[in-house]
Amino acid sequence: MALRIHNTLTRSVEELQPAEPGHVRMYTCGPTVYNFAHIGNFRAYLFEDLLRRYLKFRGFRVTQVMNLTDVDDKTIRSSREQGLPLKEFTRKYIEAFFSDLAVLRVERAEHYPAATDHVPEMIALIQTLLDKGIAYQSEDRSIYFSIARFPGYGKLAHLDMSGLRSGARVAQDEYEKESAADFALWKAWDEKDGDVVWDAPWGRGRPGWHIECSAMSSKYLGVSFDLHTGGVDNIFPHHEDEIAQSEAASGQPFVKYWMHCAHLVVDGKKMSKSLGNFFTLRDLLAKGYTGREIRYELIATHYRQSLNFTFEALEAARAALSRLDEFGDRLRTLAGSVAPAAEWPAWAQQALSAFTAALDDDLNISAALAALFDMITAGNRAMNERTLDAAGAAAVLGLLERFDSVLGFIKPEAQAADAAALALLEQRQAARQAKNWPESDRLRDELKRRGWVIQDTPQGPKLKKA
RNA sequence: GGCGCGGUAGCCAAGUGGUAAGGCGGAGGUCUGCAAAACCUCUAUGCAUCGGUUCGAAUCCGAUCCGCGCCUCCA
Repeated sequence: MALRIHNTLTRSVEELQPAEPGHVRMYTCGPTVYNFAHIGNFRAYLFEDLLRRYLKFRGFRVTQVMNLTDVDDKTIRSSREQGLPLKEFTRKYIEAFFSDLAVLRVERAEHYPAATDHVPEMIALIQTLLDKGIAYQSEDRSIYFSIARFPGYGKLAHLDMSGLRSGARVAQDEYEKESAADFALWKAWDEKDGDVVWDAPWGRGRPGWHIECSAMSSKYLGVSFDLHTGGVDNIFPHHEDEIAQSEAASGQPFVKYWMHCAHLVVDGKKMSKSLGNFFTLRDLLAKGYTGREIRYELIATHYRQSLNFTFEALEAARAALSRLDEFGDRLRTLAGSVAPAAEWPAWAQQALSAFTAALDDDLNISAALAALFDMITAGNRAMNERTLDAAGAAAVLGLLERFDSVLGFIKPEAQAADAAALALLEQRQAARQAKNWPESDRLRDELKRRGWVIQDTPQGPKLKKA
């Protein structure tokens, strides 16, 4: 079986066949670093992380580029409000972004190019478009892309440009463009830009939004590459414009497969600050949830399905993970330090097949998780019935690690019990052996106050974080 | 108006022609000094509504109702 993915360009599920067999080159639209990213943003980055990890699981080499948009209207406005140079202002949010990714256990991409470090590349690309007569300069010295001179415009969003409705926002600056739908490649300097300015052969200013992705993707991945992802809202105009710029400049097909993830809503409503349902990752961590729990919730819904974020679901994620941890603990106790068996039990082998078949089918995560949980039930039953030996348990642990290379939430949070808690646990065991129940219960309560729950198992007592 | 997504058990969510995965919750049971935790088992004659096609439909077709997204810089 081959890996099949949904391609927005063709609106159908296709087998992934990278230009260079075994090597996938992908570009993932990254954050605009003017603020802390919110959980809706992270939904997209987690989808991309799942994709990346699964590609590697399937044996592909992956070269992933994620851009950092560190110059645009919002970064400029906010940095000026705070009286900070642009670079200094965005540095804080870039650092926060990477630290959030680490909390969510997102694997690092190969390249994180920042827009402001690639302005010469963008200028060169715009110059090419000017030379080809596809771009033009308006009265205010900005440079626009003429969609009338790019016949394929609208193929990604499946828009018929002749029928595009003119909105209020379009009308405002229409006078300086040849066509209302033309988009900016370069914005002439404006006093609101302050010292955020670059020199170009046609005048001072700053790059438009779309051009950075075209310039940086070709630099790191080539003018044609395999896969480009982002949120659905990027289909139009951002990705449509990227295609136009890139293909008009190079004359080559830009991207073979486009994948877009649906939005996240909170309690069924679009996230917004006014509704009070707007959350950054930090907001959720402050409420006591872990990155791992948030990762689970954000990844557990199929990427093309809109994800309804609720705290109820976050609690459900916590419960599901705790069951997973319990299973891992049981396996580790049974396996001890025995070497893994050469083969998996039939139920584990079956889980691997089902897991792979599910993710091969356009990353059907629900079915993949079902395979994982079926394996947990089967494994627990086998351990109850003592049909799994130490070597078998060790082998299943290895399989769990393979699953985790894709899912990234199986490995538990480190939670080593402190010496004081372990001492109390020992005292309680002594009390129990002496059948001193009041003392035993008192110690149990004491541990509970310190945040530890005792689990009395046939193998002896264990401590778990409450 | 255009393009697109979706309505499946209390909640979340797979399944897209062969008789309803999985998770959470709930109910029973096992274990236990008692608990807790854990584990096991069970938990939708029905998939928005109404018609139609078919031996057979949650899945295909038509109509209707409801929710949501995008349509110029929002993942």
